[in-house]
Amino acid sequence: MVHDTNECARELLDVVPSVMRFIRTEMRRHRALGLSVPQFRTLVYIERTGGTSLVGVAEHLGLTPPSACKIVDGLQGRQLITRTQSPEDRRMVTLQITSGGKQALADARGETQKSLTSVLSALSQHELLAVTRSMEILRTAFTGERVHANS
Amino acid sequence: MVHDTNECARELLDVVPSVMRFIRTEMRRHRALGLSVPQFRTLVYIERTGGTSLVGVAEHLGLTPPSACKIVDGLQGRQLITRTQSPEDRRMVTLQITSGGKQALADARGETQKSLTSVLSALSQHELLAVTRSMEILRTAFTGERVHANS
DNA sequence: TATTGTTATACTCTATAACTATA
DNA sequence: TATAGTTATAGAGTATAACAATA
Repeated sequence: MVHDTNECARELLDVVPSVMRFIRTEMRRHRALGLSVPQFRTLVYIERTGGTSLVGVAEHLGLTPPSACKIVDGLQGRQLITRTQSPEDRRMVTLQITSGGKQALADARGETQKSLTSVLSALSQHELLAVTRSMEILRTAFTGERVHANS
Repeated sequence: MVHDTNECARELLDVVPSVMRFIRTEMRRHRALGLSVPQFRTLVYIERTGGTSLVGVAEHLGLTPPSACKIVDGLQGRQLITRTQSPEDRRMVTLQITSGGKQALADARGETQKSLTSVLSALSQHELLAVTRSMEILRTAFTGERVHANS
């Protein structure tokens, strides 16, 4: 039914920016070792791959290479990642997370998740499962990725 | 169960930014009469209230007054809203949408919704309903607002 | 020639601080 | 004194265009 697809799109357009704003605000609030949302996502990806390139980051995050370059600049400046020339193809850089980066990631993840968890505690068990399941549906639809089995 | 709340928070933190990036990219892509996401949300709010103040905008969007002021500057510069001094309290401004603003809103809404709809068309009827319902749950949880009966 | 990455430039969003005008 | 709004300033995120180095 076309109607339901449109309604769902309208809801996404209305609600997703609100949740996003909450996430940004929370991340900004705990910014002692704080990460912005793009920095956070970039770091997550670099950690997960264990050694990606700049183009890899750009493609994964849906950014242009210059944008990815600037975010990587910031992370490297704070020594959260290393950026080395690849031995095989000297045009490429290899990006890897440092122990400091892992720590910052754990902190940001923990603090922001705690704030989200507190909001979500108002939901019933049933609602919680519905939202969790919907996130999995949206992940598949918008990124083509399946859930990775970690944590 | 605490576990489910945490898992849900982790999913939100992972998936919401992806969907948000899609929305931003789409809005940017159709930017003939295009609006950024904050401009879009501001315009939606001004339309819905039919005459709000700058502080009203700031509070609704979770922005500081200077941030709201700049976004309003941009909308006014493109003649999508009017900004008049309130007769009752001359410190206040009254923000109202223009016919051009309504048009821009309809265009942005239509184009971006079309792109979202196209992605959502891959979902089953059941999944679609689950996502729609979850958006309503999240709207209530993150904004305290109930669905308004329009459109 | 094509690809990887970078630099230059510009615009939007966002904040804090300091200010004006009005109440 | 308190509130509504603005201006000044600064930093992050994003883009396009142009470039260098390597393949």
